[in-house]
Amino acid sequence: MPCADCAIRARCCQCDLFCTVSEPTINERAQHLLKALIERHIRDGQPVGSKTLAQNSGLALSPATIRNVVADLERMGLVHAPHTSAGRVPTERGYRLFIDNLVSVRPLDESQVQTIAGQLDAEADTSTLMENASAMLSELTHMAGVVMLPFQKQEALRHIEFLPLSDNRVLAILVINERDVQNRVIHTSRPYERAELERIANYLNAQFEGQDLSTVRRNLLDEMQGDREHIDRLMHSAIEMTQQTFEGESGAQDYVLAGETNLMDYKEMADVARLRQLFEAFNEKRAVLDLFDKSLQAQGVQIFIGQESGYEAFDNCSVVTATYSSADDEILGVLGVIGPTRMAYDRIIPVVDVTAKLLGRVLNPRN
Amino acid sequence: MPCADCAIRARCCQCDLFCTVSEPTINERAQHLLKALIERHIRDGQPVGSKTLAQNSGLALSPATIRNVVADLERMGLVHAPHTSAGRVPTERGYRLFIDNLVSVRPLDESQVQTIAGQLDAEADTSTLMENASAMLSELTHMAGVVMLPFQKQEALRHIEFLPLSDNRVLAILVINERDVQNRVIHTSRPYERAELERIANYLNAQFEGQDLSTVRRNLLDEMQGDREHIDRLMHSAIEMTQQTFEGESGAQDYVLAGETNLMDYKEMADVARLRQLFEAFNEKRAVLDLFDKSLQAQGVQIFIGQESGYEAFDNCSVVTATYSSADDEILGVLGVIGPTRMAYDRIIPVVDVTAKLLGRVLNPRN
DNA sequence: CTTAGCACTCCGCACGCGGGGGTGCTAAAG
DNA sequence: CTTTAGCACCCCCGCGTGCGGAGTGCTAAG
Repeated sequence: MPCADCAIRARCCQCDLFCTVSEPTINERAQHLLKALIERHIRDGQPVGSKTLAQNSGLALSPATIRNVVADLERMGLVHAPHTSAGRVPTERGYRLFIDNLVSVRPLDESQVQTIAGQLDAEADTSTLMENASAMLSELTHMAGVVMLPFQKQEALRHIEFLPLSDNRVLAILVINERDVQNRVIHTSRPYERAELERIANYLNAQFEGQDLSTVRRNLLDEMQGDREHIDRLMHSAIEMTQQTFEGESGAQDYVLAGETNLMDYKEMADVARLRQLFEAFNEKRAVLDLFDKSLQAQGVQIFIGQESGYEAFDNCSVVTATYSSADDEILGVLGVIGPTRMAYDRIIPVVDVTAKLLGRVLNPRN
Repeated sequence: MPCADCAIRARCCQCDLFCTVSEPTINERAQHLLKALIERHIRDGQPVGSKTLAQNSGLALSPATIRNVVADLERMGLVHAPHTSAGRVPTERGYRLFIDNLVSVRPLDESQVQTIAGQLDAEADTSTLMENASAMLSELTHMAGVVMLPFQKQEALRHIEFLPLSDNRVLAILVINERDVQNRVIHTSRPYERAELERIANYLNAQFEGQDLSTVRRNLLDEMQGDREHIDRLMHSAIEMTQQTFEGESGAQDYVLAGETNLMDYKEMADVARLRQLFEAFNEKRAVLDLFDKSLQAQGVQIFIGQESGYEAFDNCSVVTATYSSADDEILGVLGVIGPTRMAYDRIIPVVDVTAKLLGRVLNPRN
């Protein structure tokens, strides 16, 4: 149930009312107690007992009453007792309910926002900007910060250039979107002279400058398919070049990770085998990329709790993401943090949210 | 005492004799026992007692005798008892002596060498080659593999090109050494037209192609200093470009790390706080770069044991490095592995050594 | 429906104990 | 003088035991 104001998929700070939609069987009191329990557990990390809850919840109830209610919550799978006669700990379902309906997000005050904004230097080039944002996220949250590089929905060819190397190899340099430069070595069927390569490049530049990369590719292929016999040597070479240059292109997404080592500080991450799994996932990148890709589907803040991510490496972890967008609301990319499921969501959510918004703003004048 | 044959700073496989130079007070028998003790400890990781040693050393001695000898070794600081009445564990000094004089390096057999060679694809570009080598090192040793990027002693300018961007920014593209392409955005004092930039590039290319980068820079500065008033607009612009382009260049060394997570498998690394320190050192890069830089001073295999590295993060770790060189014995760079001090040096040393040699060979035809 | 009371359960910790591996010393043998 | 057997001793480690604390579920009364 996203808040209409801020698009955060959680109870928002302004409309501090209990939402009673998602689990019809849970009454207000039970929700309040669940909220108190989870908040308490997030604070000190220990199972929460009925007595603590009685003192802490603000409701004037005896421990015995609370025990009854909490027993109900356990039956619903929202909390769980590590052993008989211990307090209760939230389950993933509990956290889910908490985040969707209960959490009171604490907005950052203006000075904090200014601090974040100050760190995001509009003058810096894109990649350092990403690194700064990532480092900042990890700094502010004491967890791991991730910024996915903005994927260029349309990559406009700005300029192309070929340089001959030795042994039938040609260096292709592509300038894309005024900003990114890519280069790769391509292997050709025969040696090319510099002059010839220049002619090819001139042709391509004249023909395709400003066009979308995929369009360029398609057009070239079309021409080749179209009237095969009319292809002159130049065109043939151009096609050979372009094809090879664009090969294996498209969707080489990547992200910037910072502060992974912060995660080693949490006692719920003390298991070295788990840690290894997690860090290997960071290296392989697949899991993170997949999750962040999913987050691209919807605008705003999204949260994956524990096994919801579908990756074993992220058990006991939560991933909080937010998309960042251009001024005209086109999604440019995603950023977020990864940390133990037991994290201070009320603080983390706005940090991620605000950072995303500010990054979008800084990035905006560019594309 | 490097072996004359293979330049490995350790006892070599061919000349399997005990070296008696470095610590004059240690007789052959004691050295043999120290060797047996360390080998045993490397195998099973536990303190080695006199009885085990008696059965295992090959010498026909009673435990009591061995106790006397080992007590001497302890007095010399070569071994250490974790507590009274436990077996002995090698100290760093012990490992040092072991590596310098005692270890019998087991050469890789031909098929293993072939396997390594097969992984190093001469066709691949430099950076993937580095990554492959690093991954292979970590694979073969189950530790962390590091390859320091070959630093170009002389970077020959192959081609330079400028492209105008918006807002007084110019994209400079440098092709260096037939292979590496660098690009950076530079901020200029005024907007430039494409034609103008082309003229500047043409001038620079004509003037300086094939020359060393630092030479280019120096020459340009000289010209500017020389007859300041004769500088035409073109030259001035060229200088502005070059200066900015080369700024912050030089010595931005970096390395490729792989398999760090392997280190989490060792029980001597079980302390999470230590792990964190280590991984932070990997992120900051300073420590590794410094050590590898030191290794550049001498050809061949070098080993830093525990605190010898001078970095707290590497306590309980050893770093085994080897330089790789071109055919004319010019050192191109360093690679190596990082793992717990208790590692199987007899296997690790040749793996690092051979990988370095093969990498040098593959890299050679390039520069 | 709420609450007090009660019996019960389980964890965590301290304590004690025994066994095993290993040492250092001493004295005897080579 | 070196080597070796014997012996007393030491310390870690694992295990069982007992106890206090925290918290629960149930029951019966308000």
